Amino acid sequence: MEEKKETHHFIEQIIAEDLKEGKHNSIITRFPPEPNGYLHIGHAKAICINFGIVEKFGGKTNLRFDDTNPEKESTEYVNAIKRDIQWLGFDWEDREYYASDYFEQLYGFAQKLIRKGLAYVDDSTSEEMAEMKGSTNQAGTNSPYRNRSIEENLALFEKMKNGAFENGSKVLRAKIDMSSPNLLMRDPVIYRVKKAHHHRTGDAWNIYPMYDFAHGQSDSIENITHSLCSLEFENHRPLYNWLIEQLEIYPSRQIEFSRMNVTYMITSKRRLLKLVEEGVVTSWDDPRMPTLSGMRRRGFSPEGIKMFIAKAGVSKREQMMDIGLLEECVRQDLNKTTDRIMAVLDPVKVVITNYPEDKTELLPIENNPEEEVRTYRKIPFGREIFIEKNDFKEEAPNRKYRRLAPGSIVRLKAAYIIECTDYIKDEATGEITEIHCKYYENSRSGSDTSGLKPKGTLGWVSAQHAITAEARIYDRLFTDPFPLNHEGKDFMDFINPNSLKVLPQILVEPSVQSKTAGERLQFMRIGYFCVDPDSHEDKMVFNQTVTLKDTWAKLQNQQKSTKK
RNA sequence: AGACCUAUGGUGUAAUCGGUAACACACCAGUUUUUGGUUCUGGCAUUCUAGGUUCGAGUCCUAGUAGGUCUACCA
Repeated sequence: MEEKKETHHFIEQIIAEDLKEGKHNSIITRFPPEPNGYLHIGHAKAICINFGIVEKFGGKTNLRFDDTNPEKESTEYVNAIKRDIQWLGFDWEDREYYASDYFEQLYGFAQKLIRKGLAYVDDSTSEEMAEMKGSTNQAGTNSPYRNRSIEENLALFEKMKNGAFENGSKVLRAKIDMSSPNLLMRDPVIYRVKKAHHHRTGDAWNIYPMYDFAHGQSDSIENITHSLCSLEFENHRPLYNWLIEQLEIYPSRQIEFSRMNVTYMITSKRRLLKLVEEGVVTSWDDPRMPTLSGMRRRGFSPEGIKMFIAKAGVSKREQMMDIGLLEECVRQDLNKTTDRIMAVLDPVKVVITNYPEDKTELLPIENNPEEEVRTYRKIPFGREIFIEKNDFKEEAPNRKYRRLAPGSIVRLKAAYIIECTDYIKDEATGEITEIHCKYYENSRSGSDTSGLKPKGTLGWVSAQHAITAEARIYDRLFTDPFPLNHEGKDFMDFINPNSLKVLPQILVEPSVQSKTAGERLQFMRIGYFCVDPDSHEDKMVFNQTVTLKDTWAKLQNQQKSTKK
């Protein structure tokens, strides 16, 4: 057996080392979303890293909702987040935790800090505090309230808790160092008065801990061995460690990795919200959104998304991934897993003049040529069929052309070879309205004795049997790969006006009638599609997930651009 | 300007005591194919710069340069 060379990314190397040295017997990681929005591709990376590492090394991953800001958080988001993680295929078993479960303990931690003389109640306004903070190259100044006695601090803090003070009137601050070069160490606020209804604790609390006094402490309470987060928290690490040390609690270790950025995508909650609110997209699960719910509705598979994230890797460099790789990963998965079906997006009628008028055949066709053991279904064929308009030209454009033209022959997939004998053109519009062909009766797929060798194969549907459906063709939401990187311009200036094209009247083979919302298919020679939940009995709706690669179209475009 | 972090093809990631720069995507040229899909083959890099140590440097040392993050009672 040849040994597979397995490389570990830098976090896995740290963990492997810790395990080897016996620093930990097993590891615990956590995914800590704030329930104030929907999960997107960037969260998917964090989920894959935290759960993936445990799959590799053994251990556990906790799901913990970081719900310390009641004004923005809700149970609705909690449920959406849980659904998305499950959809990706990860299981936190019974370890569903909430920072709000620890409010009592956190309060005790704060009292401990006060008793150690390491925290104080500050009456300054936020403006005053900002002023006293100093700046990157100027030390801050101590608050006039910095030297309150431990007893006074304890009493005031309790009063804050009991609701004696109004929002914004007092905060609890850690007493660290107002001249630290790290601004986060300049006596950070760790508790604020906030009289708000919490989605889990209701009105029990009038004060809530800040991120820095909740996140690390929750990690510690849960015995998280490795707390993996994104690069933006690097500057928080000294504070994370300081608090753990002063509180004398379990020393979780924070390790940062870079966030996932993808070309033509944005992931900031604020900006995504703007897209929804201004009606650029229909909803958070609009198939053009980078949210997991959007990608799911688009037809992206969890396997495809996970493959993409695995290929992106883990490092500390700012990563800007090509959206083309995401699409390619989805194609790779869908190529193996989806059934091929016949569909015509832009139909033109073909009459097979030498085929009997009242005849209908049921022809066998493979479901997926990638299957190890092939399975087949039957599709109806008749004298009148539809093909793509684009598959017929009045004159073959060049020698490489393989489709239908007067006098040329093509194979109809799983059916017969046909030859174009004539066509009808609307002289007013220049549009081809009907094509006449003859078929070779002895050329039927599987029993072809004609000896003919057509260069191309076309998709088709039977005019008599096809179902009319709607297709939604999606393109990238932005016209620029980096909509955020243009000085003086807003990302809204780069919205792609053609990101959605609705085709209300496509034709599909009758077998798709049985497909239900969420099912993925390949429209042969066109792309991957997914049944949208908007589908109903009278009309099915298909979302285009991604097109098939189209080297012919690429060649055509190249020729066009070189001619210019 | 201060602190912290990062620097390897167009993009992303490897190269584990210093020993032929590897893989994927993209791109280019072919191959196969009853999907112009899939498959398969080949092509594609002075490792940010300048010095230094060494038989040998992507890796070690020194000095630069470029980029990212940080001055919310958000997370």
